[in-house]
Amino acid sequence: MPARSLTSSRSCVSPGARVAVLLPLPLAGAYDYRAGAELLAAGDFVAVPLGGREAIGVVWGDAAGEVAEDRLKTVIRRLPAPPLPRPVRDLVDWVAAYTMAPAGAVLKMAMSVPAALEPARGLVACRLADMAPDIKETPARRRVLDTAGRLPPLAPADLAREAGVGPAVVKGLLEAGALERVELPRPLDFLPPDLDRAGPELSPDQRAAADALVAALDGGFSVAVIDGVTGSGKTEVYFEAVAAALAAGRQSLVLLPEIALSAQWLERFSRRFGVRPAEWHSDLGDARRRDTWRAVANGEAQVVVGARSALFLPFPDLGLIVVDEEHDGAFKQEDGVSYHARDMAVVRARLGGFPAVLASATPSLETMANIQAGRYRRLHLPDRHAGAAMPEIVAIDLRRQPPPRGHWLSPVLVAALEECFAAGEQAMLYLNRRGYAPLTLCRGCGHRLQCPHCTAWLVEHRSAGRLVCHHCGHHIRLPRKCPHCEAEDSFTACGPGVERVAEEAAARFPSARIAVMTSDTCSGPHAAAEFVRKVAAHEIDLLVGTQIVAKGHHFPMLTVVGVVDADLGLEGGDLRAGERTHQLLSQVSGRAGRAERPGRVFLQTYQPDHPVMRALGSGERDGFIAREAELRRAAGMPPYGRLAALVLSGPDSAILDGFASRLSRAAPRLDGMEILGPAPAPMALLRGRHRRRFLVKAPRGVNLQASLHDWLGRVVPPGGVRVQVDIDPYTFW
DNA sequence: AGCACGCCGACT
DNA sequence: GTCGGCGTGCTC
Repeated sequence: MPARSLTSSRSCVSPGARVAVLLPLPLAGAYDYRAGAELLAAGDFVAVPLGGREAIGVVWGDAAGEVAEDRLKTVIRRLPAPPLPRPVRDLVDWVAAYTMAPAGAVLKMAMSVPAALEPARGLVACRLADMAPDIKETPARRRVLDTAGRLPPLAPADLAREAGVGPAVVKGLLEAGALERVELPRPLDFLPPDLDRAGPELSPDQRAAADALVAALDGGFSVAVIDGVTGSGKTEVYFEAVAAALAAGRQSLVLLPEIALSAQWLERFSRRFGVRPAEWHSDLGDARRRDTWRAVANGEAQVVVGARSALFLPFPDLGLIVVDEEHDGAFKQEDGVSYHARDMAVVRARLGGFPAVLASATPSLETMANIQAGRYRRLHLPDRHAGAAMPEIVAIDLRRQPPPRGHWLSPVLVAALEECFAAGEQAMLYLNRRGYAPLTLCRGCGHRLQCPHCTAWLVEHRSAGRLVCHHCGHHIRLPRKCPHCEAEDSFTACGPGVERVAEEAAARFPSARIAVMTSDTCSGPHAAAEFVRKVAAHEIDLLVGTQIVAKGHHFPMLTVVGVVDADLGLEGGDLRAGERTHQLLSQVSGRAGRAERPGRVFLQTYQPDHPVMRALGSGERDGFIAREAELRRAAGMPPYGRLAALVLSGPDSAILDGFASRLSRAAPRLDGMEILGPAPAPMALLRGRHRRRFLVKAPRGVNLQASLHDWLGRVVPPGGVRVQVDIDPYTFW
């Protein structure tokens, strides 16, 4: 192991001197304070006065000294928590500079659990008091005192249970002073992984990749990409790197796109290491979140698996980051600070001086470009593990084999499902549309039910008995009368959602056990795990679902996958539509036939000759990626050029447009920089706010952030107008 | 993010 | 005449 860059040499700030304190608020920068009586060092958590109240921040370093001495307030106290490690502070600064967000807004992500900064409280237990007072003896009290004398200190409820009495007896003895409370240290919540367990047998390809990752742990910062088809055993390969990092005494972080859906991943981890890893995602309860944050900060949690926000956890000694499914769009945060967790994971690794590992069956164009440029090392796993065959992928030309009117499943797909069920196997239908029907219109006048706050149709959710806006949550009951022509009961559902496909399947296969899996029916890790269990136990024959079913579950009896509308993701034709559709459909296809049973995948499409469908059908992924890359290169688009989106929003469209044109006139004229807009953003109205968008395109050499900063600094937005900057935008609404 | 200050409608 | 709505602005 090379010498670690320890955080020990923190420069100290003497009492009375100025310190810069960064607060987890969207302020322009750190504020200056006067150090109190305690010695402070960069990274320390401190309480400081702010306005009339007290705020918690982090000592960021030497004070800039611009604020007049008489305005300085004094640090109230240093909190008894481990300091925020240097690489995390560096990451906060780096992300702030890159995303053009205030550093405090980024720090907020690293301080998401303020309660964790207070000292951990031990468990309360009771034991016999040293000086027993005279109390009234009862048989129940006698039993409790005997038990307390015989056993080590127990929690009040446990003591009552052991003694066979009610909790009130123990409570009474505590109040009487016959028992006293003691604080016991908390038992370790996060057990160390068992490194003595033998890993699984690896194929020669897997072994070579694992060895390369393990060797990289000794070499400081590097990025490796595990490029392997679904089922090639990428997880087992990077588990070897996790094991090696642990053996070297360092922490590991694995990022997954949607941790809540990763019950099977957790199982694999437990099988390999004998314990559960620490988990970090939005569904954690407050207490668990606090304990996990602390366990990461004090090093007790050695492996964390988490969603993108885990990137900002206070690891004191991180030695490895893995980003699994690195191509997944869920890594891009769009609201608030807009960052891409995959890219920031690489930055975190560089700042910490350790390797990053990206894994995918369909690496992003960004990652492929980095491989080609020699920045990332590719580790290839070309074969499915244990000899399982790749599924056969068939495009169903809906122009030639259309479903009957008012139906959505082509006869070809219906026949395949029939065969599948007859053989006692399972199937999955994928459609990335929640609800029953995406559009409801009046047969009389053609009026379409639209959200009053957004540029979006209301989606019928028949199971919930209402129409819902998927952008703002606005919902209504289906109106009896058309609000436009006043015709009664004239509304008709247009197009399919998963509920409607499930209805059709139920009518066609009455004995099949069908389940619908979407974010509506499956919220949180427990519901997801339950779905997975039911499918694995073959309590379900047909799973109908949205994107949620595309994620890395594998079911040995699942042999047919039907993609109801393979063209859906190509609509709109944004920059990444082709790439994204290819990734998603590859991932869905990978659900079919993972054991010894060969799988079949059916893509229902009106464009069987589209490059995406051709690439999926032939399995020629690299050719497809090369072609997409060429298009991007020719257009100067990412990853070969830089892109930023500027979204202006406000409640008044006239004021907004006025500001947009002033901004447009102030636009910088730089070599090679191109500014498109202002145009109505694709969601021209969202949650009651009008939206206009600029797209800024620049060659890779241009300092995009500096130009944007300069530009935005020249025009002051009027009241109510907000400007959001999105560097490297992924979605375009 | 809070919390203050500040300017226009319905109440004692 | 006062209570209070939340719009704008500041916090070292």
